[in-house]
Amino acid sequence: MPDADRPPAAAELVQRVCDWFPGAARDLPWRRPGTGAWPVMVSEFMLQQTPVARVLEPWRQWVERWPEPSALAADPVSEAIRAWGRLGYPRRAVRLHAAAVAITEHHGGVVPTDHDELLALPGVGGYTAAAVLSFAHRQRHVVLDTNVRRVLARTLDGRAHPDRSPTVAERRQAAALLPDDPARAAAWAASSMELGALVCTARSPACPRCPVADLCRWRALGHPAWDGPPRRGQTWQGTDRQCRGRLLAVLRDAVGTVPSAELLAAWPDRTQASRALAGLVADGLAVEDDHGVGLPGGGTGEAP
DNA sequence: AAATCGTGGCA
DNA sequence: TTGCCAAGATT
Repeated sequence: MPDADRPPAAAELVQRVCDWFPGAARDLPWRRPGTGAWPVMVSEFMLQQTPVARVLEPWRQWVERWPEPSALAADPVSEAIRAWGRLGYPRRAVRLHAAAVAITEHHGGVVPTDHDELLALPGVGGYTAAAVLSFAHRQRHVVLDTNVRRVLARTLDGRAHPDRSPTVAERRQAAALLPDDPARAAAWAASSMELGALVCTARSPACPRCPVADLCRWRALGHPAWDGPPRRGQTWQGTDRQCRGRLLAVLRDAVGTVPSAELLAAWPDRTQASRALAGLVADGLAVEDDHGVGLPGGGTGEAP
């Protein structure tokens, strides 16, 4: 078997990436020593499909206002939705609020340190549960986000991109790389993510700056182009998603309730707007009564 | 299990 | 300019 076809030594890969981290990592506020599990959890919710640069300010305001789960749980969901601002995917705000309520009511106000308990919370999937425990408690978990998946796809598999969603084989591969020592496993999680975010990026990888360039199978093969199924494009113009965003922006900026007709007028296609509104209501992002539409649990615009 | 769900920046 | 992409979760 030619060298280029042989996987690099796992230990060497982990070692080099972990050594690279201290001198290259960004100084992100949720990485500061002593950051609690709750602020870390808030950052992970916000970072789901959202770039770091756009999360920084909302995160700062969020954790200052709600320094612990019980504080958020004590406020209506409408406040969480407003504080979410324009981060996108506002259902995350609803789920984070619901998670805060669950933590307050069922976990004594403390973010669970058990993987399965964390996983049971609204909006917490495999990645987020592992990330919170790894970053906040230095527990040993496979943290498999889009960055890590890309790093492994390239270095080990010689492919430009990972598949759409993590496969069993992929998880197994990642688990095999995980150091036995929890602190070291946590360091690998943070380091491999950072490498994917700063160097081994999706569009313009900076191989000359990569600490494992000489171990990378993708590079050894000459950076073969992606030959898998076409990457799903996210259409936008005229979609229900765009419509939902428009309607929610109106509700977010409104003081109380907005008359239904006025809200629907914010979108050219009335039929589509009605469908989008129904979706917002179903997702707990809006409530409609005789007076109009508003954010849920807002306590405003109620009948006397 | 494929589809859905926001928003903005950048190559 | 526009398509692609970003620390995913849910149904």
